[in-house]
Amino acid sequence: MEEEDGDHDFLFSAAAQSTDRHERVIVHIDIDCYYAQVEMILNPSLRGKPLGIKQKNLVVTCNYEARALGVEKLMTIKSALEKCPSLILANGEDLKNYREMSEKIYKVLQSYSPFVEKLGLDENFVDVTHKIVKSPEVQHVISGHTFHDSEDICTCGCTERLAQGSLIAQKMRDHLRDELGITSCGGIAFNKLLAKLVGTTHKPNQQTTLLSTSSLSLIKSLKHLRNIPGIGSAINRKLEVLGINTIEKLQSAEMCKLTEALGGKTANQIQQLSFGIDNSHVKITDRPKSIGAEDGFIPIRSEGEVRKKLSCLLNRVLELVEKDGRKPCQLKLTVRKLHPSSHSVRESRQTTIEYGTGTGSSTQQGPGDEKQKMKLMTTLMNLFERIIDCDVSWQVTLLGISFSGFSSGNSESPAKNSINKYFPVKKSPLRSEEPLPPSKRCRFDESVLQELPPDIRQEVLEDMQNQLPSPDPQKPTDSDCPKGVDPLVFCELPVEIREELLAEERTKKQTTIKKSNNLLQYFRKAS
DNA sequence: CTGTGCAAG
DNA sequence: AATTCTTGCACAG
Repeated sequence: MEEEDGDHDFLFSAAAQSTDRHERVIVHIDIDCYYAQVEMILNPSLRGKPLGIKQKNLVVTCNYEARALGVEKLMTIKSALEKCPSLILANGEDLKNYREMSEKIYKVLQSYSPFVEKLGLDENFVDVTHKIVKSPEVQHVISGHTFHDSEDICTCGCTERLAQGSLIAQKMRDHLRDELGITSCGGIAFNKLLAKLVGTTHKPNQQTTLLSTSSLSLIKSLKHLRNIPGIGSAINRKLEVLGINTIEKLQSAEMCKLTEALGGKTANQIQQLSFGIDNSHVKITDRPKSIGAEDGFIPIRSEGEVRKKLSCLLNRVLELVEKDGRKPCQLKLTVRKLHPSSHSVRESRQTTIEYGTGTGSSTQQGPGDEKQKMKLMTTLMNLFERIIDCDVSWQVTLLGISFSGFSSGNSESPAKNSINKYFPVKKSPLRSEEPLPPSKRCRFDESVLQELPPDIRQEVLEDMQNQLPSPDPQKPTDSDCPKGVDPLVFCELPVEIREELLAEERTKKQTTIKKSNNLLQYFRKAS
């Protein structure tokens, strides 16, 4: 009988033991003042001078010379120039150059590990766990700064692994500097959350490694809940209503209260984050799932103006889609209308399209393109009229177009329902008939990965990530395992599924309201 | 499947 | 808080 206050202990010990191991090594690379660096590379005469990047009437980012003079991100042009009359402005509305450099950065990082996840144009997570060697003779030196303010050192081996990770991160950043002329910050830790956070403790052009025993103190050093990646303005506001405005309060908040305000999934996740726990894996960045463009402007009120704006946007997007090469089958229009009551609201409408029926080679820019464009324009105007009732007066301050539903190049998509992957139907992960050279026997050949179709590749790599370090083969006891689930079955499951089951078990204990489509039902013993 | 909301840079 | 422009994911109907 561990009802009563045993629940409380269970929650915390489960968090501390079951989910908080340090077996991975994650590197986070964050390019310093990204747009500004790209502009300075393109135009070296800007170096050493205060530089701001503008979009519309905002300075979206600026270099460190400008920051020294008081310029801040997302300042209006007006106040930035008041602060700093010598500020030079470069227009950053065309993202082309930033996208190109971002691709180069991604490729450099990919040469260190196949597990690279892009976050925006200027950040990447890299899982380098598989690069760690287990020799007792390797140097145990950390490159760059170390974050730790604890007496003790974890004995699980993570300290040595992270030290190696710091050397790899150093090589990556040197490589980016030498090859591309780009400076960056690095964060090294045993999960994504902590790697990202620790990297910001020394800026710019430096790197920091978090020793696992200091993860709680890193998290507690944050001044606001907002500083936790995953907690944005909306969640922050809802938490404030509950009187939760510090890390400690979020840690000790009652799960049912959080669930009520945020929904089960996010509630669970952000409380985990408040302990520095983040089990999400580095998700390999594939081709984009949508490609779009939008433009904001002073209010317009006529269909003619809308037409002109849309036509311009469509040209931009079609160029991007063409470069991508895939054919989209969904088209979405987004409109921001200025509501009489002084504030603005976004609305969108979507429809399926038949794209490139001509199947003409993508290099052909013939008249088929014009015809295609006209067709798209009329569907766009139809979508527009589904949002705007042209009988009453209206004002529109933004229009956006987005294509999606790309035919993913290859065979596709019967029930990719995640769970079914783990039931008896066992796909062969790799062709096992081809003999590997002895040197590569236990390591995987990364060149093979490039040949695989993207979705299969993702699956193979994820499996490898999950299986990588074979940890203590503890026999799970009933207490480690949700009620009604066979412990032997439970311990065979991939970590992420085990975590999810445990998380469900925890919320279930507290809330008792639970949807029927949860994971536990699949693993319960028939009784 | 469609549309909204929230997160990220 | 939301401002820019863009993408991805979770949720609800």
